[in-house]
Amino acid sequence: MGRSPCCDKNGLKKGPWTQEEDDKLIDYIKKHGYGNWRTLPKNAGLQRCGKSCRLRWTNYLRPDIKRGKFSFEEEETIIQLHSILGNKWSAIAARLPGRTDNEIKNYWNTHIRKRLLRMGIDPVTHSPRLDLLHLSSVLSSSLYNQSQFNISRLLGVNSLVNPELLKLAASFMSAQRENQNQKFLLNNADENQLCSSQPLMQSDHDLPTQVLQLPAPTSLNTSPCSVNPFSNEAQLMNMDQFPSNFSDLNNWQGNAWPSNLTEDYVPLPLNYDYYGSDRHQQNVMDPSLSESSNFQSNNSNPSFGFASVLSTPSSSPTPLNSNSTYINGTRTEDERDSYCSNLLKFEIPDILDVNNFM
DNA sequence: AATTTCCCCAACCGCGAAGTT
DNA sequence: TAACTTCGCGGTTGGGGAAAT
Repeated sequence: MGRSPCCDKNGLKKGPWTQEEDDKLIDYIKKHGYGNWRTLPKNAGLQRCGKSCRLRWTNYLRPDIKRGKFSFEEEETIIQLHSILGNKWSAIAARLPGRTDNEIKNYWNTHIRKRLLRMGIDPVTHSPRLDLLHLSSVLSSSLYNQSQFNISRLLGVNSLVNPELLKLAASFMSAQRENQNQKFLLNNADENQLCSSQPLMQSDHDLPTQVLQLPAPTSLNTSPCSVNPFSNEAQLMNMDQFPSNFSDLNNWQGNAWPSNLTEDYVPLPLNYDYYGSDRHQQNVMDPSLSESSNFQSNNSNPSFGFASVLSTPSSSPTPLNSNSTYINGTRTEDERDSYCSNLLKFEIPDILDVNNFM
């Protein structure tokens, strides 16, 4: 219904908080607690609206806030949760002790989102980007019959293809033909090469085989949950009914799935993540390689999965994924990047400058 | 050294949900 | 039940510092 005028009132200060204001707010809340944000600033002697006070407290002054860089484990958790919850920052924050929704949101937008884009992953759906996928399928089919390949025809045939992508496709095809010619000359390659199971292309500029093997996107599958273990947020929220301590997660997995899971529910492999380890050599984006992908899969390192994602009681000081193999969660951005790239075989070849599409 | 550009993040804004009268 | 208030969330902005030129 109607909105309160709140911050619109004249005479209320806006902008960065001073130390004095912080002190006033902290002192007041220490003595009286927080509750009625509407009246709090007046009682605390602050020329701020309640909204501003609440934000300052919850995002900055709260004593249990953990400042500093996000650990690798935290980042992993954020990605996992985001794949399930989407932009429900508060829900994500609730499972990351000491982190605020604002902080997570900022970190997502400034770091994780960019990284996923660089990797050709749609940060919204957590799937390979449709436009790039489509491009790859176009290129793939064209490679089988290059004589039929006609960029201009594509323009008329498929409006889904971004014209800029077609430019990329053209440049890619040009390079590809050159590459194929070189191979032909060098190897006198047999004509079935393109259909072999061996990697189709070898140069640094080649599309990975896995990309070409990916099925064409099925008619605009826009469901953000297409790769998610839960078909909607409610299913995840249902999990809140379960004890926050998932120490017996296996039993829970085996015996107590939420009853409202749909029949076509497709569980996400436990080893589905964006960083991987030795157990992640499989291409998570390639359905053909996911035969063993189920919740009881050959997960040699069960330390991460929904247990680590979902069993983070806010009171627990235990770091997430505490028995992970990486050291103290400290990795540089570059290391994280390369780690991601190694895992996710869906990569955009260098020759395709995808920056324009980000 | 000065200027410009880029990037990060604290804070603001608008909206909807929940609660109250 | 309607009107109103309060709270919380998610998207966006802009100031300031860092990096690049």
